[in-house]
Amino acid sequence: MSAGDYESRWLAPDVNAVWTRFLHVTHRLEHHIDRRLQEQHGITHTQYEILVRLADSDERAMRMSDLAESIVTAKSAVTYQINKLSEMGLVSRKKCGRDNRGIWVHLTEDGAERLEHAAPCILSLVRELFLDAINCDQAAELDKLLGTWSDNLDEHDRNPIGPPEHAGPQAA
Amino acid sequence: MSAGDYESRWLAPDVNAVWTRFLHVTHRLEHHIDRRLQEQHGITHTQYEILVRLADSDERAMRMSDLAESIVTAKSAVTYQINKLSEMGLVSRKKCGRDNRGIWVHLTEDGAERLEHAAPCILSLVRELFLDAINCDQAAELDKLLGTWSDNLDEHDRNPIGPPEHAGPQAA
DNA sequence: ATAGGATTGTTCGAATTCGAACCAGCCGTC
DNA sequence: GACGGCTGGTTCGAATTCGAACAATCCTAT
Repeated sequence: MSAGDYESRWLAPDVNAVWTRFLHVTHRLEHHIDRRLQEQHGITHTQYEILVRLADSDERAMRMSDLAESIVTAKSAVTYQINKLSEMGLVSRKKCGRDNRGIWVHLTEDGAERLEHAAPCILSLVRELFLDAINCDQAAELDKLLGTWSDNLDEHDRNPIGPPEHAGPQAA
Repeated sequence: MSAGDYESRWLAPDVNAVWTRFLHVTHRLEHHIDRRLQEQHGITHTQYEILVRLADSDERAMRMSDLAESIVTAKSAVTYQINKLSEMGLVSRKKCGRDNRGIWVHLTEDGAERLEHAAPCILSLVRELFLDAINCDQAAELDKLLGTWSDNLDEHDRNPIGPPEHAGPQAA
């Protein structure tokens, strides 16, 4: 099983392993964080992410759509979560004058407080699990990779059929 | 790592960015693949993963538990999915003599065929989105990173309170 | 001004996931 | 050989997600 002689439809085993491992690890990371967050702070990872994004924004506010894109989920899911967070009092909706259909979601004082409370816990987790493993060079490298992946995804989103160079093995 | 003057509770902004980006990209990847798989082959990414694991196993069969661990989801979710796949005829359950409570899930001929059909499409996607971005050295580097992350997770699973060195900033 | 088309956020039903409770079968010890 | 503890799978209800359909609003070109 050497590397070079694989049909283009298959992945060389070593490369395949990297991909599999990638999936495995990302899922585990996700679960681990989610679990800890729920047990210790009573919020989901998605909810936490929403609070973070809000806190990082100017005015501590964001539009629903931007939130959806930033979290990478369907708009309807954001509506659902904002309802939840709103009931919890961590977030509040306000109309924005400029665009009458748009809605600004604001981080409330309670929300900010809850975040302050939860962040150290989860950040230390991220550090221990994820960041302590990488030094400066690796971080830069990883960041570059992430950038490329992101660009690839952009490319694919613009041109759903796939890059023309490959002439697309799509099972039409 | 860098920027030494941050409170230990917070992450230096650049490092934070890497983490955020990581989440963003992994989610997008997941969605993209899932979507394509559903549109073009009528199966979920989880289902596809299950088929792959089965195909890669000896005898093309696996136990439910192993499957659950391999896919990183709750056992109940596996039961659900295997029911689905079973209805579709891509998979079949068989008792194993040795352990009377255990169940072997086999990949059927139809399942193998369906996989053969779907794999090239999704693999080319993985290649384009994920693998083309990295050369051999980077792949090795990434693999090492994945290994470390995996080990960290193992460590945490064994010792849920977190590594003793940090004395744990848990918000009790 | 206005029609056509895009964008914003919500609602709805279907699919999927999770965790806890549960039953059945295995295993070590007495 | 029976007992208590473990493990493997399933069932159940709750939570969350998605995509499609919808209503309101904005924007652009005429």
